[in-house]
Amino acid sequence: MSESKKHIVTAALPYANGRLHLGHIAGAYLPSDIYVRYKRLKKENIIFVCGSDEHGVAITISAIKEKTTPKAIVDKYHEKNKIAFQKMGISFDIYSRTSNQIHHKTSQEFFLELNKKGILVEKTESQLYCENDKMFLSDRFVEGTCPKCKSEGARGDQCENCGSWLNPTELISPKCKLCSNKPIIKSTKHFYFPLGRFQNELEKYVSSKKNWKPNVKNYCNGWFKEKLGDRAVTRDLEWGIKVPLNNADGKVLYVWFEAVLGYISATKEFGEKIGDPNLWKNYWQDPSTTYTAFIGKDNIVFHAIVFPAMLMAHGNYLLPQNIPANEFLNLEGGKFSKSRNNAIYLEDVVEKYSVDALRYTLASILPETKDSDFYWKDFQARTNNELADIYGNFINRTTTFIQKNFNSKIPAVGALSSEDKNFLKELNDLPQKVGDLFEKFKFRDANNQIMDFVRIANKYFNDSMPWKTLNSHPEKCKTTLNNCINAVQMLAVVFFPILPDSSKKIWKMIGNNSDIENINWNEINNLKVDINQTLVEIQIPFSKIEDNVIQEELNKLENQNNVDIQIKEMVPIKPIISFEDFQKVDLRVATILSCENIPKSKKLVKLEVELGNLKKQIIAGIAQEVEPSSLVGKQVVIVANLQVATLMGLESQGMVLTTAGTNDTFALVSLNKNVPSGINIK
RNA sequence: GGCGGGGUAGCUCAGCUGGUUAGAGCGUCGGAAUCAUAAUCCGCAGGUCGGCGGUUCAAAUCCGCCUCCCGCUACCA
Repeated sequence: MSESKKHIVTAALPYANGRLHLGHIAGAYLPSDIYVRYKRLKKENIIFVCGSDEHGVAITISAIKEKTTPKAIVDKYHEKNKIAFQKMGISFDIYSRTSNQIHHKTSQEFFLELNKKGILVEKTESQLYCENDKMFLSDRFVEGTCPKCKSEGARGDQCENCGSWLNPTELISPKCKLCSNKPIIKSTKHFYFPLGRFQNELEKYVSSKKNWKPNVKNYCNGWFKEKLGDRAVTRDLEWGIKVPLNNADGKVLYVWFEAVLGYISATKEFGEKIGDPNLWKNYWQDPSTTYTAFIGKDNIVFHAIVFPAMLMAHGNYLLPQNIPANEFLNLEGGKFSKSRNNAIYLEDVVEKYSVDALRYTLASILPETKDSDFYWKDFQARTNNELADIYGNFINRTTTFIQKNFNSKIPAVGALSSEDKNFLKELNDLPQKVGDLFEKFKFRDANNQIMDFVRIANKYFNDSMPWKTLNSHPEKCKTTLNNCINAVQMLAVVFFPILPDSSKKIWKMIGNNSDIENINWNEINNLKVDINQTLVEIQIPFSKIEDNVIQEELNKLENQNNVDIQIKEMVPIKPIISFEDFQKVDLRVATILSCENIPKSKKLVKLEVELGNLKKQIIAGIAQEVEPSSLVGKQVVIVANLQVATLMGLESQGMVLTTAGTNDTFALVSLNKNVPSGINIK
């Protein structure tokens, strides 16, 4: 063990403001777990690290919404997710959290080290600050009058009317978007990480990694083309890791900067737990260690560019050797979406189904090369027709045969026919083939490879016809069964990384006293089932899933999508306005005369409406919600005195009132009966 | 519109550093077998590899154009 290869394996830190769903598992966690379990069987020295990412604005916002504190949010989801991971069999050595003291300390030290080296750039900027909300207003949180074209409602970063790029402080009469108060100008100092300085080194680093997945390299090259710029390392926020400098009150480290360091702090914590506080150095700072970072594609920039640059800047750490990033898993043809409740949550599913069945299905559909889909029916088919029928049945027919005909005693091998030899060859080749695929992060292929062997095993059983040879050629029958039970044992081992629970059970069922975890993968070919062993309590390894159970899940998804319309959080009501203010808005009934899609625009349609004897052209962003031709003749409510705007080169002389929702929550504001067009609304 | 990823058998996908009759699993149909969770095994059927053009002795595979789908982004007055 001591001289074996050393690995540190990390899986992306899940953000602690929501529950984990199957998409997360298929992205980073199942692949990393399979890999780690395999490496452990290889008796390689490996630490598997993960934890909750618990800082950032999103958590603060969740806390405000749920009327609680960030700490409460983070505690809740950390606990939930930790348990869900455990139940799913994701075998982290440690599942830490970035709110831990050890992480704060690690991040602060890292920051100070970079600062000491003079790498961080300090910039003082005048920014808008809202005294009411007590926060600096970033670009999107402020609007005002455009200094160039004088149109109102220009955002802090860009004026939508004339398209010019703005600095928030340039706006005439700026307003806080949250409370409408006038912000003051306040200067604030921030630290920046000069990513650009490392671009050359990063490009070399990435291009030197010949075995990275092409999708990962593509992403990086895209970023390199754009030229890397400075990235703010600090923020003016309350919730987070304090900037460890004297005059830095109210400043915290930006999440992107500290979250990735969570891997290192978690390793430290692990070392302390097992009584070896310096253990982390032996991994993170020892060049003989291989560092592998499992992530989903949304995390590629941070792990392939930002984090390596930080580590380069610091100088004392390993860089990721490989970053096996998966694409996304979709659900029933659509996106996994927390906000739309179109999701299958780990904590639910782990209670209801066999974890191994879930792991098996996910392993067969891992989005390794492109997005893939989870379908409930597919889950059922894979569990029933593959896991249960092919694999489960092979185990069952072998073990029950031995139980009935050999009194549960493992029969001995006799003379081998050429069929036996061929079968044993396949059997002995299996671990090498599967291992190679695991090494290359091709978990889906590995899974298929094993299943293919189970088919070979079933065929061997069929062709050997032990139920006939039992009486006619007993020796041959024993040989067949001996080979089959050895195949069962081998399958339990090679399937262990993917199906840990059932492998353990099968291992014991064969009559082994040892633990399957203690098997050395490199020696499994020599590992034959002892003929003195006796089978223990045969049980069916995989049960099937009934149609009605799946139907229930499908119904639930449909209901979720409906319920969702009601439970969606309400947008806060805007500040009170005076009646006069309201009267400024001229609302009118208009009849739609024509409506057509605007070429080359996904969302815009061109409407011609009639207001009494007046006609107006309106450009509206509703193309994705309604069929344009279906609107002709309908009466709608419009804002008639809105400033004219130009969209896609077309003049829009008003605005059609609709709900702000999409899909099911989209609706036009209409009238309960026809009235003369042009009539005003009070 | 910009960027990225896709469009291969009914379904899910592999193949795509160009080279024998384009593969696998599931599903369908037919058959064999009956030890086994009515499980298994064999076989048939099923594809103009999104479209057009080009390079080549040879293209699903390389190049160009087009088209459709998905994600991010912009236009949502």
